[in-house]
Amino acid sequence: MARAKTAKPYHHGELREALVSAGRKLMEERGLRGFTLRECARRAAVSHAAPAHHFASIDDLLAEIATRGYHELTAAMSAEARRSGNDAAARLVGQGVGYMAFAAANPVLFQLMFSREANRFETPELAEAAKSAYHLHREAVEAVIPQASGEVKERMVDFAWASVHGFITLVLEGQLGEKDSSRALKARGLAALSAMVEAVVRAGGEP
Amino acid sequence: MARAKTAKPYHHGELREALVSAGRKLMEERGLRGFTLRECARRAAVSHAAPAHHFASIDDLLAEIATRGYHELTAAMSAEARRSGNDAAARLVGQGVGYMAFAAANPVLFQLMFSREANRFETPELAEAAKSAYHLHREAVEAVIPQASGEVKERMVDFAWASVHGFITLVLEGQLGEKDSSRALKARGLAALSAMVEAVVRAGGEP
DNA sequence: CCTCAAATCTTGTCAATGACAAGATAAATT
DNA sequence: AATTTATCTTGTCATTGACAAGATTTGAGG
Repeated sequence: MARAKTAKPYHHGELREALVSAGRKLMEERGLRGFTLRECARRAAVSHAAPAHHFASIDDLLAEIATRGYHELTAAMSAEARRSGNDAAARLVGQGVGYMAFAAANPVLFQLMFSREANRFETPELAEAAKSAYHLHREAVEAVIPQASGEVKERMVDFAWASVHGFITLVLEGQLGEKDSSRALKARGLAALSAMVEAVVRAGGEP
Repeated sequence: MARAKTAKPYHHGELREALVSAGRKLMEERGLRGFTLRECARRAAVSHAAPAHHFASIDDLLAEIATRGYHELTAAMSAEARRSGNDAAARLVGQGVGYMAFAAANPVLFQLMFSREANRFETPELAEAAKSAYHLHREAVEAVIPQASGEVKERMVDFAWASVHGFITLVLEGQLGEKDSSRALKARGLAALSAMVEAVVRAGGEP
C-alpha cells in the first residue's frame, strides 16, 4: 500500500548517525546511569529493537560515542595549541586549555571516555583514537624539554597529563569550588597549568 | 512451627552491615554497572526486598559505601603521613602515597566516590566525610608553604590534589602503562609526587 | 523490467532489575 | 501477656537489554 506523503518512511536512512547524536545528548542530559538504548531509539523515532542492526549492544554504541569523543578531544587540543604560537611551553599550556575546554563542554562524555567501564568495550578504533590524543600530548611535553633524558621525559609526560586531567576531573565532579564563576575557575585552571609547565621545565633542565 | 536448629533465623541481625560489605565486594568484582541491589541481597542471603528496610534506594546504599570510603581514605592518608616524619614536604608526599594506595586497593569504590553520579545522592554524611579528607590535604599543602599568600596556597592546594588524583586516576583507568609491574608503577607515582612537591615549594617560595 | 537476496525496521517475548504493596514473623515495649 | 514496632517475606509492576521471527524496502544480477 502506498504510504501517505508525510508518513515517515519504513527505513530511517541515517539511523546510525541519529543514534549517536541522540545518545550524546541523552547522556549529557541524564548522566551515564540515565543512558538507555531504548531512549536513544525513542529519540530517533524508531522501535526499541532497531538499534541492534547498527550496534550489537549498548556497549557498542558507547564505544562509538567515546571514539568520536577522542577525535574531538584531539582536535580541540590541536586547535588550541595552534592558537598559542610557536613557544613550546605556551603550546603545552594551550593544549591543556583545549583539553579542559572539551571536558567542560562534554562532561558526561568525558567521564565515559575515561571511565573504568570503557576498558570493557574497548574496540580497536577506540584504542587508536585514544592513542592519537596521547601522542599529541606526549610530543607537546617533549618539545618543552628536548634536552632531557628519555626517562625524565616519560615521567614528565605522566606528570603533565595527570595535572591537567586531575584538575578538570575534580572540577567536573564538583569537588573544586563549584560555586566559582566559570571565569574564576578558568583562572584557577590556568594557574594549575602554569605550575605544571614550570615543574616540567625545571625537571627537564640541564641534568 | 519450630524451625530446625540449623535453619537461618528469620531476622538477619546485621543486615545493614552485611549489605555494605557485600556491596563493596560486588562492586570491586563487577564494576559499577554490575552493581545491583538484588545481588547484594542474594549475597547477604535475604530476599530481594529486604534491603529496602535499611536503604531507601540503591543510591542510599551507594552513598553509605562512598561515605565509608572517604573515612578510609582519610585514615590512609593520615597514617601514611604519620609514617613520614615531621618534614612538611615528606608528609605531603606520604599523604599522596596513602591516597594512591587506597585508590589502588579499592579502584571501583574510588571511582564511585569521585564519579559524577555521586553528586546526585550526596548525603550530609557523605559531604562531611569528603570534606575531612579535603582538609587533611589542604593542611598538608599549606604546611609546606607557610609563608605564601592565601591565594598562592589555594592554588597550590588545587594543583597538588589535581596531580595526585589525576595520576592515580589515569593509572586505574589503564591509560598509563598498565603493563608496568606495580613496582615500576609505584616509582612513576613517586616521581609524579616529587615533581608536584617541588612545584609547590617553588611556587610558595619568597614572593 | 523482474526476481530474489540482503539490509533495515517492526512486533513479540524473555529474564533481570528497582521500587512498591501487603502480609508474616520476630523483637521490643509496656 | 498484649500490643506495638522492626524486620523480612512473597507478589507485583514498569523498564531495560537482548533475542527471535516476521514485514518492508533496497538494490544487484539476470
